[in-house]
Amino acid sequence: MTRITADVTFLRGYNQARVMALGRTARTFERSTVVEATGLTPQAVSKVIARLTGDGLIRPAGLRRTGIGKPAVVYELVPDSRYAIGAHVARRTLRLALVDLAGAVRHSAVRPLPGDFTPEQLLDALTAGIGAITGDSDVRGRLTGLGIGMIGPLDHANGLVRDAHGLRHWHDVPLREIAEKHLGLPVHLDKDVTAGITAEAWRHGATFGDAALIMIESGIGGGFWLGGTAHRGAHTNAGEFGHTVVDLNGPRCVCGRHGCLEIVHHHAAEAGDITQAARVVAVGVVNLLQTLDLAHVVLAGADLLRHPQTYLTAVTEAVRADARRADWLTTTVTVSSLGADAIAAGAAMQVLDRHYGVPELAPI
Amino acid sequence: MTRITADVTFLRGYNQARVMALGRTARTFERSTVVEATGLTPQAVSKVIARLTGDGLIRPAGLRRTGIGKPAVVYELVPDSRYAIGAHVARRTLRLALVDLAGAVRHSAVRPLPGDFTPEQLLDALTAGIGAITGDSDVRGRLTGLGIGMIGPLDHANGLVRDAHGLRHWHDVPLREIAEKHLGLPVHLDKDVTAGITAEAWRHGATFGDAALIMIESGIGGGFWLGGTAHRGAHTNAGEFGHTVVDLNGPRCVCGRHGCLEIVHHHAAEAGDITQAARVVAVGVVNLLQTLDLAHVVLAGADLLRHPQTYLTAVTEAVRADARRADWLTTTVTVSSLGADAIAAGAAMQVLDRHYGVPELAPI
DNA sequence: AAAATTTAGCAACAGCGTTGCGTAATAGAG
DNA sequence: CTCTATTACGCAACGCTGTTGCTAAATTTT
Repeated sequence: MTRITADVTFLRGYNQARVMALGRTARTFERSTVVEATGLTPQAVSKVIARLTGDGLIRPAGLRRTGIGKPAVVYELVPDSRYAIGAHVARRTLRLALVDLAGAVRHSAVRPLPGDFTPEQLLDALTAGIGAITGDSDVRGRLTGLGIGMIGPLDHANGLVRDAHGLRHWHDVPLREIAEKHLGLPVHLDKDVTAGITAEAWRHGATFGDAALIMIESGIGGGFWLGGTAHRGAHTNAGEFGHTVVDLNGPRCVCGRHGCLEIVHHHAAEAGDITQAARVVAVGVVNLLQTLDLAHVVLAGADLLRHPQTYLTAVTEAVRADARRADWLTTTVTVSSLGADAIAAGAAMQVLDRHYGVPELAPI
Repeated sequence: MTRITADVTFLRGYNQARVMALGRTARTFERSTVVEATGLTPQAVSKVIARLTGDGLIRPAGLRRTGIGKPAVVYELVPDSRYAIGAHVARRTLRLALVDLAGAVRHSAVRPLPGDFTPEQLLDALTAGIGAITGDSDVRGRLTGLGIGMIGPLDHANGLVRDAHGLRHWHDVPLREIAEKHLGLPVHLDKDVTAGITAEAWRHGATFGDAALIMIESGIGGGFWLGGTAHRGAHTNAGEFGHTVVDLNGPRCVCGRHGCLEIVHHHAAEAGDITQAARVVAVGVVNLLQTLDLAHVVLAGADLLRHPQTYLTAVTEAVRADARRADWLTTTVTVSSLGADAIAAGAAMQVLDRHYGVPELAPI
């Protein structure tokens, strides 16, 4: 937990982050754009821009002539100035993504993981994968770190894997620490779903409101973006959305309760009725909307990507019909724009966000 | 929305808020306490304390002799230095609470509201109630404003009541604006459940993690405290927790869906089976824990207060048994310490929090 | 009475955004 | 071509924040 005290360095980081977010989402911007977006004075924006230009994070990209008067300097992010690597650790595969400062996935690759793999086997796969994906030695020097998106439960704050579901060798493994030692890179560990929603939020910038990413794979999870930041929960284990009961008299779930969203969905999918499975997910999504009032719902995950349109239709329809919401209560429903790379890319963006996003402040 | 730019005034407000939070929760504190809690230098804390003392918000309250060395000055909040009034607008009653800067409820009173009351009738009741509760003219000059906690849907950001459930005369009523004009006080409008959870968080200060307040009255709602602030959602309408489906094949709810928590609970309660009703709520609470990973669950509401122990037992038991959580995943379950005043008191605290809490920053 | 220890504050400083004002660059009018 | 209006931009001084270096005050111990 990088807690900083509230001194002037916070102001610097905060305002720089706002400009960076603008550059990420708008591709080009000028001083006046930033002034309007931030409420800072033009002079203050000049200083921020000078600092970022000095660091090589942004650069001038021409002039804009509006008519009368001196032309404005147009700036743009320098995508190649910084990189991060994201890793999506699933039960049988390791997916890696090389993401640049602009949030673009420059390379991605999947490699198999041994059945019931050990921490050591994962580290070896990471080393090999990172070596392959950063063939260009120029990238190496600009790497800000590695983000790992993984199934839980895990302790994000301390970089500890508590009890990864269905993996025997993963109990209280200090993955962040051993990976940092093994790879020589700063490592950021988070739940897969939280990484996924970060990717969506990062690409949308300030216009992105409260949102959830619903991940449909062997299990069903939910990642949340609330109040301008990822919601991880009191013990950084939010997201077990699949284990919410939607059918009090339903079948028994592995978690011990009856009628969990996940088991009900699984039964429908097993029976081949994808439409019904999608409807079950849709019920869960509307439950979330009622509870949390979200602006965006993003669908992702391997099982979803097999029938994206079926799920999209079912959820969209349910949101429209069941939520009985007025026209001012709008919620967009989309399939993750990053496809199978969503988790890995989001994990990488979390690393970049640690450096170039809003600095963390201690709570109250 | 009081958005401030990130300049040095933010730092001042932020660090002052941290000291105020400390004074609220610890009752007495000294410079060294603040230094430890905030990470600021002793000299910076001296300046903050000097400012707050100058404003009359805190005052010296003796010395503490530890042994050798100069004794430390002990400070305390001045509870009487500021007040706020909170109003809980329910379907048939208006409950008012006078809350001091320390978060204590100094007076509270209930008065009936006419059936299907109009905005004008509410304003009249507010005027009369505020007059009665602030009999001491000394309080008047120290009033920071009025907070209104009310059923939704409503637009917190713009102070608009959209469509209060079951109230005919409440469609797109700009309540904040007309109340400010009518009462001559700053007014803060929020959903009842959000006000309620604010009360709990305010009294606990920085040690309070992510939490939910479950309000069981004619309907069932949920207020959320996530990441150190109230979660209101994209359209400030989070909290319709009662309208989450827990029984896919359950009875039809007024909202149009089947098997909502609220209707299932209602049926059980109607049948006189409070234990079963409490169990239904418990299922919903565990759903929330799975999804959001909360540190605290607070139970409140008129119907709950008729059988507090039954509900508390059922929810505590379900949290312990059903969530299948490791020992590091602890969640406390309590009944709101403010009883029937919870919503009104929380609405008042929201007003105080606007002045003496953490200043709002624009998102990213 | 002298020394040790802890607390508190004064003064100078660095760094943030702000304010005041001067300078550069362009289009259009005369 | 020249002048003017207009727009963009930066230098310099400033106010305010927390920080640093050092001094003074108050108490207990020796």
